Amino acid sequence: MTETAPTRKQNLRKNSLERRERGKLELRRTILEAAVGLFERQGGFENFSLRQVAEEIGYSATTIYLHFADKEELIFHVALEGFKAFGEQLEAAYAHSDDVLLRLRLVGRAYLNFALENPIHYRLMFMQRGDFLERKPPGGQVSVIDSFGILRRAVEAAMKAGALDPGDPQAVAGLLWTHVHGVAALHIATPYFPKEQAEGLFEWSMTIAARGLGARAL
Amino acid sequence: MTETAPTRKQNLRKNSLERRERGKLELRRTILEAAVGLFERQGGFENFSLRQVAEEIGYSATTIYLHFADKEELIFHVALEGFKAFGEQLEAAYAHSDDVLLRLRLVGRAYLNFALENPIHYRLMFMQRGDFLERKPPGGQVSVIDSFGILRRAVEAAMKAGALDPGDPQAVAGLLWTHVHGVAALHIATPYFPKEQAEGLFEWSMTIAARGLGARAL
DNA sequence: CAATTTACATAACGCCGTTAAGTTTGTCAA
DNA sequence: TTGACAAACTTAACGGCGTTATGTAAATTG
Repeated sequence: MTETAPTRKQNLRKNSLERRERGKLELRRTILEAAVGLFERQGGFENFSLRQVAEEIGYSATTIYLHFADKEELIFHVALEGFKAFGEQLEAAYAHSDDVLLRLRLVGRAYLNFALENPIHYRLMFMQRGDFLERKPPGGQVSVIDSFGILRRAVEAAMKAGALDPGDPQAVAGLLWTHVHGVAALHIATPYFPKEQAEGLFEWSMTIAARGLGARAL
Repeated sequence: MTETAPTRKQNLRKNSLERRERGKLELRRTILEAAVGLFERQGGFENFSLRQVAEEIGYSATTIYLHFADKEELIFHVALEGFKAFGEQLEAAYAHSDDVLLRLRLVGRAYLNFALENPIHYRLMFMQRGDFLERKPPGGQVSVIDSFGILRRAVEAAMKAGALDPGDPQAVAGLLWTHVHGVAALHIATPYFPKEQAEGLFEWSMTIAARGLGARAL
């Protein structure tokens, strides 16, 4: 087993493989972006077709199958990108303050903001395809459980600091989840809760929950 | 213009028309029920087809178009039946007690129960096709606004009786709606809130909201 | 340069919603 | 009773869909 510098041929082969891999990933990206574009243009994924995606990006429909097993998997990966961005925004909110109560409020705001700014993704992730929540993402990517974990940790920390009455952090996090989801989901699904009203209801809900959970102020 | 008893002929004609009208309504019923059956069997209306409905009831697919303008209208009428049952159950809960606070709680329970017992309808009505909420039902049927009105009236009465802090009943009703919808929607869309847990969270939410809204007890 | 693999496209299958064009069956005036 | 007419229904067809099998031209490899 001799340790020698790679020959020109070996380098060429390696770089060639890399280049082709890059091209492959690029097309995958292109497909995903075209799909998201279609989702947004038609306000949902119900009436979008692989053939439309293919037409838009200038490939035949069957080429998509070289990058995604089927339509379902393409949609799933759109949702996955949503979960990733969602988790990152919650994390950022969590890291933004050391005040345990303010942090909790910021995480809640980040949650609502994601829903307000990405209604198509939110709908897909939490209203239409909740089964995606439990579907194992490929290659150890983050799943939504981690996102819920952020909220739970924020609750836990607030309890430990005495800013919230002691209790089951998981349960309290669940309660808060239903509150903010209620506002977000009705905002997205119905015409009765436009942005400003949804934001107002969210603040109100947080205040009420804070009182009910023993917070001095939230 | 003489007033005479209807001739045999006239009676026959009238009854014949009635009979055929009855047959028409019966087939319409049959179609609707077959559609609901398919919804329930496949857990949603996303993958159901008119041709499946037709096959199930023993008619050709095109016959459905004699009773519904298109697939959309058939689905809409399934939702309409949901809205009707929903409104009736809220009304019944409202009428069940004279205690303004208990009544509020009962209306909330009725709302949650409808969602727990009719997840497919609830999903259709409040999670997927919120646009149906504003679509005028044919022939002066009830719309969901009336259902929201029940909740608002319950809040109003509780305020007038001094059982809740004074405020905008519409806004408070909206707040309560987001709370119960949050629980119901997450129960239906995700695997994380099974029945018992959803019910527990609902009670908890109500208690917290009551405290936050100035109720003595709820 | 020949063999092989990669990256695509074409054709086809069965299903879909929907419309157009029949066909049967019942009604009704004469 | 008959013949026109309308109602209730079916069959055929169109274009679009997801998906698979098959072909093909180009890139890669030995």
